[in-house]
Amino acid sequence: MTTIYDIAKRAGVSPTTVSKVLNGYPDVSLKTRGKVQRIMSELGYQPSAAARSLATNRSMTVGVFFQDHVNSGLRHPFLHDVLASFKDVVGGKGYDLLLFSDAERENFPSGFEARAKHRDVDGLLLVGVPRTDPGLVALARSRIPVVSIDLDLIGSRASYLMSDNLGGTRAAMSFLLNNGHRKIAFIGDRLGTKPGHDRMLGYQQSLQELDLPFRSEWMLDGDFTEVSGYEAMKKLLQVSELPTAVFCASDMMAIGAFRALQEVGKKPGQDISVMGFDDIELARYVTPSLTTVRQNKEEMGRLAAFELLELMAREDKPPTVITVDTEIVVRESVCSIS
Amino acid sequence: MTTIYDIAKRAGVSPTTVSKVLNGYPDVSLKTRGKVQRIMSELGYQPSAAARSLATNRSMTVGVFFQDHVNSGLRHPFLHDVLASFKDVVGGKGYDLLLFSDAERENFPSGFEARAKHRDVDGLLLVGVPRTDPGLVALARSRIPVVSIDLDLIGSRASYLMSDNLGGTRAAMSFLLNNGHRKIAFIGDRLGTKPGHDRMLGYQQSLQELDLPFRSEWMLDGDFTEVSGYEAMKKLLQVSELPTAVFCASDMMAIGAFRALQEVGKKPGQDISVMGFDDIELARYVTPSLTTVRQNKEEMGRLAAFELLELMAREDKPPTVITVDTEIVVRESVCSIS
DNA sequence: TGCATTAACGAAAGCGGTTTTGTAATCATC
DNA sequence: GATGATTACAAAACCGCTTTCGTTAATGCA
Repeated sequence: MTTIYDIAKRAGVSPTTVSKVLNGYPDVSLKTRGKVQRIMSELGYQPSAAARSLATNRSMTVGVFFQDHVNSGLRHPFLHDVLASFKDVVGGKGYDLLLFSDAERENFPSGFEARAKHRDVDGLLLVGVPRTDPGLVALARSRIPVVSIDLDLIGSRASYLMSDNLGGTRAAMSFLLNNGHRKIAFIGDRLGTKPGHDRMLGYQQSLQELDLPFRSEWMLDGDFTEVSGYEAMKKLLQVSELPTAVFCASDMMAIGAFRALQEVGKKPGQDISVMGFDDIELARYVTPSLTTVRQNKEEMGRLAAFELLELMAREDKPPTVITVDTEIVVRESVCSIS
Repeated sequence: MTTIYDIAKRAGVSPTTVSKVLNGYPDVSLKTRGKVQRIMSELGYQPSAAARSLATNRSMTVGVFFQDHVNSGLRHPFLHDVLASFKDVVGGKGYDLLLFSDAERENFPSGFEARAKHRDVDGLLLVGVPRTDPGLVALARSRIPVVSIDLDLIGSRASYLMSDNLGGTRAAMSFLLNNGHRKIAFIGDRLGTKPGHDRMLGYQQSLQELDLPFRSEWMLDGDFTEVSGYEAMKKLLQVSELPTAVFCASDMMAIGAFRALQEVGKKPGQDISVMGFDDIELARYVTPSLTTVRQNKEEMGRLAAFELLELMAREDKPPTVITVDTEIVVRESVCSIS
């Protein structure tokens, strides 16, 4: 490895000076600076990030805890997209991402805070992390800048971001009503996620405000996956009076509901309307294509990145909760009824 | 930050000893070891990865260059899955992943090798990297262990891994023949990727060996995306004699082909059979569901991980090319004809 | 009892940078 | 031309951990 000392010797200056050109300090003459830079590129010099971290206590990396696998329904296709746009923004500022593995090894640091400190990350992004994780409280108290997505973690330097689940759901309910639907069932979330909770709230509020009938058999729940949507719909089909539309808290559950309907010879989008939430890639491709509430994934990633950059930049940046607008995407799975 | 010195002072031993218990050296008495460990956990001590990297020249991270966006057709849904299973395996060995951002900033190291050295990664995974990247040659020559996926990069310590594209394609062709298809068109890859090339090879070889008719108008190409498949199929529909089946080098192109067919009132899977490659999640959900050649994503990730772990462990591990078996998934988009 | 081993621990020199402080030389100012 | 301010550079301590090489004390053996 070629070090700062090698450069210094070749250039006939001190390591200090080399370091200074590396960091753009002003007190280096133009001539010296040029010479040093030339030698650096001649030797293909690369500063060691580890050494720099050690000295500065900054690593230019942001750590990411990304729980996939779990609940592959909501998570999988969706969160990767927000991560991608997040990466683009922070990457533009020179940060690389450290993707923490979720394999817990004995004798290895465990818990968000410990692992973040271990790796000296400058900030943290939490994505797909369950609300129940015991490490969250410690993290909220810590001085580590963190932004979480779809998880209502607020702390001394912890902001969070999620779609306007309440508003999106209410818009969806109005949309259904405008299409003549008054008997609307709901397939929600038994996992206790914050987005799931808000969507349920939106459903209930809408029922009240729009003066729609409430029936407890019309409230089912699942875990965001296709099969849970399938099963919920199965159960729904048993009740004495059927709704004309069902609103699902995730697209995957809506797709599962499709299947349950088709199995009993009913056509989704004609016999019973189905609406989803998320607008995953699949939504356009299923038959009938899925009318749904779109979460703006790219925007979420971008905003999360900006927020985290600010938290990292200013010690006193107050934590925020950020809400991202949703949008109704009209396709074929909701029909108008008289 | 609490350091090894703080622990040492509290325990009444030298920093050396603390370091030794940290690393499991044998020359520490049971009593001392226990005491030190207790104090560590009392103080919530976390060793600094940066300091350790600096001292040992190992970082316990593997770097990942992941080009998404580009060619979102093949890439997107597919490669994330292999990355996930890769992460699980290396994570189990204590490695975290460093996801390099592809935003090139001026004044920042560029090129695979430079960035890898900058971050002191112990190994590298290349995924979705175009064959034409100028940094590849340097990387192949370097001493950095690297495994690439779907990219035929071989070097002093560089192995690569890809599906059995040739075999998979040939199996697909036989499958089509067994279903009575002799007039088979091909939508391939104009990008020059290695998998694309092998699939085309498989097509041509099969034509010869199975004694099937070759027509140059039956060879189209695209870039793995849906729209390119759509356009290729459009073009194909113009030719004087239509094939009875078309084999596409990616599922997304097959889905694009569906659309082109439907636009002219033809039913994919009935009027013209369509077969894809990859078995992305979508394949099961489109109508008709897509008969395709499955790439075993989880297996690819796992094998890539094992290979990289070996390359990192042994200086003299010879580079290998690994081939992962494919499998035909029969669904509805191919029909039997007389 | 004397000697060679072995077990347990510590001193100190790195690893490759950054940063504070200092100093010599140049410059502007009156 | 003496004084103070600037400019350009360097010495050296430090960041937190590893590792080599000693050293001392305890142990084994004859």
